[in-house]
Amino acid sequence: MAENPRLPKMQMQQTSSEAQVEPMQLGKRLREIRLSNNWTLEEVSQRTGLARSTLSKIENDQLSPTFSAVQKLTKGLGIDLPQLFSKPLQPMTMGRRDITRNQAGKPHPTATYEHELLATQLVNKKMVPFKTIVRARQFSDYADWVRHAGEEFLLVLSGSLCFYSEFYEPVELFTGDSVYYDASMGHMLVSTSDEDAEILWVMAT
Amino acid sequence: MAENPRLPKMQMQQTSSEAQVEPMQLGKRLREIRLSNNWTLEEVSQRTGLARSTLSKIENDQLSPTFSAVQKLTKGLGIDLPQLFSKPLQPMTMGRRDITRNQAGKPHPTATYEHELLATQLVNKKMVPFKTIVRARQFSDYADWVRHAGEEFLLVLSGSLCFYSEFYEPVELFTGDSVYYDASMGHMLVSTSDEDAEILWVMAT
DNA sequence: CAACTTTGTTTCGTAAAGGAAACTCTTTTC
DNA sequence: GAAAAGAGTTTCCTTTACGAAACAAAGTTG
Repeated sequence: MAENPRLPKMQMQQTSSEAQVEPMQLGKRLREIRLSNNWTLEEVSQRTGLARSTLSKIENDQLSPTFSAVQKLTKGLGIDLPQLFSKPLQPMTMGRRDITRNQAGKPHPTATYEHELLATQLVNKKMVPFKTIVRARQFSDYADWVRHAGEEFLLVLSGSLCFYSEFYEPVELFTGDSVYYDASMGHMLVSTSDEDAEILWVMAT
Repeated sequence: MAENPRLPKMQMQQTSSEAQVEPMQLGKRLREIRLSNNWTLEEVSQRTGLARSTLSKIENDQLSPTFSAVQKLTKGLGIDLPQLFSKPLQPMTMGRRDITRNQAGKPHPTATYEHELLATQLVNKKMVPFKTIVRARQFSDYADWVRHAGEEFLLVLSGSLCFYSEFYEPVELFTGDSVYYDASMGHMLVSTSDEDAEILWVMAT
């Protein structure tokens, strides 16, 4: 039986999360991508509009392509720039899973919020979920707006609260209500129910 | 009073996830970055090792830099590649917000799930949140594993359910429990309580 | 086996990148 | 107000990218 020509490209190579450009990686990386797709230089040439010879030289580091050539590469191969320079670091995150039982999260209290971090076994997640009890009772409990990169979603699990934000009128939210907002906009929460409100919060950067 | 030579660099550079390269943006983008930092061509020249003249030509689109020149740019200016090419195309997402009242989401029923999509006013979100009532009652209600790119987080709001996944033993989850998992791994849910279980689901790609 | 195709590499000419130094134009300095 | 310094642009020249075409090495076909 012949070997399957289209093998999965499981490259367990670890790279740092921000993936700074390594000087001489490009040729090797391009060849990897080409071979893992079972493409010939000619095929890549047609896809990208670059000459076979040029591609060969790039792969062998005999030439530093111009920016427009790099553009043709990314466009023709259907990949984006970061992919060209850093390897896929997905395999480590493949198929992972983390269950957090009720009340079994990792406590993280602050002056105004009582957070319970969820799924803390996993690192490098796209989202950070946590349950929070809102201890704050008035606007003045905060020194300043809370502002940070990314987007946030929150759902009121119990009680009610007031959602203050920098660019909107305050809004009262009740159990079952939810908000999605840009976290770089100043925001803060204040419980309005007898019991401190509890919410589910998910952050993505 | 002399003007402060070091103005705040609010360049709101959003690195979109796909960030396709626009052909002629690079020069403009580079000038934006340089001016927002109050750098002269000479300063950038020293930082990057590229000649003043070369930088001038790049900014005026009289020259398409080689890849090695681009590397010197990103390294010298302390920015990463996506920042150089994707212009700030996201100011529209700045400070936005969407409130979804209880039960007021957008219904989206399927054979096995009854979804209620949240925050549907916003597009191009990092996360997609929705509440779901799990109608499925047995494993065989599904034709095949559900698999898609990205990561998912779910919290059981009411009832209980069984979380089946491709690489793990089935796990029963009760109200308040949560799971975070790689969505490319096959997964499916089955209600186990008398009432169909309700969950909060958040997806990120 | 020879003829042919398909692969990647190398050669060579041309067009373009990129540095040194000239040139403008504006802003300081005395 | 002239001289000097600092900004960006343009010119000139060397190096380099890159395509056409030749080459070499491998597998196909008859």
